[in-house]
This record gives sequence, C-alpha cells and structure tokens, in this order.
Amino acid sequence: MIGQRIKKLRERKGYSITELASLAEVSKSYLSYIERNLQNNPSLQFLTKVAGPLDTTIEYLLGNNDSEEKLDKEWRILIQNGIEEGMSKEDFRNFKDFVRFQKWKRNKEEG
Amino acid sequence: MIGQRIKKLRERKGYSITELASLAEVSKSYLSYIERNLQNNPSLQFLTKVAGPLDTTIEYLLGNNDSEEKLDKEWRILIQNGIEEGMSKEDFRNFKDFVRFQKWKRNKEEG
DNA sequence: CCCTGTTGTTCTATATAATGAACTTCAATT
DNA sequence: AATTGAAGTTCATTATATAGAACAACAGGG
Repeated sequence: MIGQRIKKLRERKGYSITELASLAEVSKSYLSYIERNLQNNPSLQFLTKVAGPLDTTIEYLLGNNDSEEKLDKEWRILIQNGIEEGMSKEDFRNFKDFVRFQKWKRNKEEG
Repeated sequence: MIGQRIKKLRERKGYSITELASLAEVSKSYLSYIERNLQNNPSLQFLTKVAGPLDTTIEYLLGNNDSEEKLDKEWRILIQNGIEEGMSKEDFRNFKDFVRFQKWKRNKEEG
C-alpha cells in the first residue's frame, strides 16, 4: 500500500511527519492518515508534493513497477506461443475488449 | 496535461466519454471536466479506474514516458489488464487457437 | 416531421480529501 | 518537579473532487 512506502522513505531520510509535511507543504494530519491507510485515495497534487522532498517519483510511490514479475510462467508460455503463431496486439486487444464487454453486459443484466 | 492524454487514448479506442465512463465506472461529467482540464487534480482511485479500459497505466497517464522496451511492456500491460478483468487461461487458449485457424484458412484460400 | 437515443456539456448536490487547531505523550532541559 | 517543545494522533471545519440529473445539439429511423 502507498502509505507504507511513504512512511518507509520518510523514515529513511530521517524526517518526522511534521517535518515532511512542512517541506511538502501538506498538512501533517492528512499525512498521518495516509501513512496509516486511514485514508488511501490521495490526489495527484498531494502525491507530487510529497514525492519531492522524498526524492522519489509518483511512479515509485504507486509501486506498480514490477508488472513483469506478476505474470506467471504458464501465462508467459501461452502468450509466447500466441505471438509466434502470429497473434497481433490488435487481435488480443479486440478479444480482451470482447471479454470485458461480455462481463459488463452480464453485470448490467443482473442489476 | 493529463486530460489530453486520456482523451487521446479514449478516441484511439473509439470510445465516447459516456462509454468510457461506464466501463471505468466513473461519472461522465467528471470525466468530461478532466479531459478539458477544468479540473486537474484527480485521485488515485479515479486514475486506476480510467487506466483499465484504456489499457494503460497511471504512469503513462502522468506522462512520464521513458518508454524503453516498450513493445514487451505493452504486451505485459495488455495481458495484465486482461487477467484482472477476468480473462481465464482457457479463454485465451481458445482465442489463440481461433487466430491460428484464421491464419491457416487464409493461407489455404490464397493457394 | 416526430421520436428515440446518442453525443458532450453544465447545473446542483453530496461525499470526502485536506486542513488547522486542540490534544496527548514523551524526552530533554532547567 | 515543572516546563518546554517536538512527536504523532484525533477532532471539527472547509474546500473540492466526484456524482447524478437535466440540458441542448445532433443523428438516424419510422
């Protein structure tokens, strides 16, 4: 979660919540909430403000930079084979959209 | 600015504001504001919701484009999104077989 | 021409992000 | 022991992000 990452970076740099809040020009109360995940939907502006003094980027704070490891082995083999057999990204996109459409339609019909 | 990027991706995929809003489960009014930069401080939740149907990531929406190894990355994002949207390996296998069949058929017709 | 359903927009209302002050501990002075 | 200040938390309030409804402009069909 994003709160832990902020807290970790903050402590690594030796800042207190109060200090970081002051440097980033956000309120320490809100920063406290975020670190403890009592609130977990910060805005872009908040994140950029905080990322600065922590010498990091929003991307890192989001922590989504390891997508390559998320795909399991079986999936990789499947995709690899698909590509070798001539499947294009466009093909796949269309199929994916179709799956989503089916799902969306189902949900809609169920209310 | 983030609004333009969302709009561009949306139009590339042929979605209307209404459609994308529905797929992403956000309000079309707010989406409209964002695209026109009448509001420009969306939350994390909003961005993740919108990134999904656009087959992209928050990082891209933010415009920090260090797109090395973009091809593989793009594939990974596609698959990742597909999985999160409930596509099963079985689904994918069927689709892959179908693509192969199409290709085979085309070759056959051309002699 | 009139529907019916889209498009995207602008209202108004509500939920909640974000703030600042008050508060509690605790450590370090004196 | 009394005091000072900094720590992080919680309260009460304000600002604003987001939603939902109503709107106008337009497209195609009957």
